[in-house]
Amino acid sequence: MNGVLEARPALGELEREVIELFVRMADVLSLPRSVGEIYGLLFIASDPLCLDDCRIRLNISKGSTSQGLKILRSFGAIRTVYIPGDRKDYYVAETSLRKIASGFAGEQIQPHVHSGKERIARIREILDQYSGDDRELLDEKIEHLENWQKRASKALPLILKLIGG
Amino acid sequence: MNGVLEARPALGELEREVIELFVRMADVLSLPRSVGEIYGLLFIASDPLCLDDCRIRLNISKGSTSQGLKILRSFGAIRTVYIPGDRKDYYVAETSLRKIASGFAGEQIQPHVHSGKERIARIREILDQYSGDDRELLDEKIEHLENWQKRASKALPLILKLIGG
DNA sequence: CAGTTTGTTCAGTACATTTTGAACATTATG
DNA sequence: CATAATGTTCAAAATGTACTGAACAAACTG
Repeated sequence: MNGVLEARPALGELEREVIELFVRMADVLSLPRSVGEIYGLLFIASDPLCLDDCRIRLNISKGSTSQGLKILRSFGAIRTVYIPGDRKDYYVAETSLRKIASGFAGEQIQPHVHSGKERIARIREILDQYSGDDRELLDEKIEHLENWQKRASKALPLILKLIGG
Repeated sequence: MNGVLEARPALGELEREVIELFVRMADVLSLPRSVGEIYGLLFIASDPLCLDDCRIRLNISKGSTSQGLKILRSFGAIRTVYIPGDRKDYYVAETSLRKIASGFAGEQIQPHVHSGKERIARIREILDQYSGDDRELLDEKIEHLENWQKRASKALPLILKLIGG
């Protein structure tokens, strides 16, 4: 424990607003609230913070903090920094939108796109060994799906270029 | 009630797969599962379906069905069709990706972008009446946020163009 | 106009996800 | 080696969201 009483001061108004901004973003991206809180705190922090810094200032549990940092690391939204003479891990927010977006896309979006692709292929197979009055109509519909799938696949990298600069 | 025993046959393999595809999509888009089910059913159906058709074939409640159809209408993912001599509402899936995507963007994304914009403006105000050692550093960070915000705002319409054709 | 059909709303419940906190593993320190 | 520091994991609890089903409203029907 830290000897000094207020080594980790409570959050100020500015910090609270910034954190809330990222909490909302996390919500949109279907990430846990705590992930948004932690990223927000690191984003606005002047110095690298360790797990306990985050936990205490955000008033969340050790487990959530550990999990949240893991998720943020998983798509490169934060970086660890080495602090000489300290064996804790310290973190800073990655601020390159390109890096974060492409990490997020690769980790959280691509898998969905991929499994969607597989499912459509499966649907195509089912349809191919089917015959009935509506066969032609169904063929058109599945073709339509395949078309959407292709457009989505092509759009994703372009979107990343667009956002990432 | 329908006099015929099997006027609404159970879902076939093809239908189930297509519905599951849209259930996964709904999940990615943070929409209720039932919304995905209903859209999937309408997408693959050969004819317009009414509320009870959906409810019975998907085995979900009247309330969910009503809510789901409302949501799908709200961003133009389905259209109502008039069937002479029947006072029920019938629905078909809208299949223009452009229409669906822009409806979804306007209804479910824009509000978030907008409130994010407001929050960043608020943060800017807070910062402007603040002075401290780290003022300059904070200024840079908030500028960074404003930059992200602008890029997201500009990207959204371009993405729609990109996807919609 | 009483009864039926159709669709909406909403309080309560069911369900899924996140958070907690304690137990555990690992590495450092004296 | 015993103790402390650091971080992870996971079962249980808390939380938030979607679903159900019944009550209701509105519009049609005979």
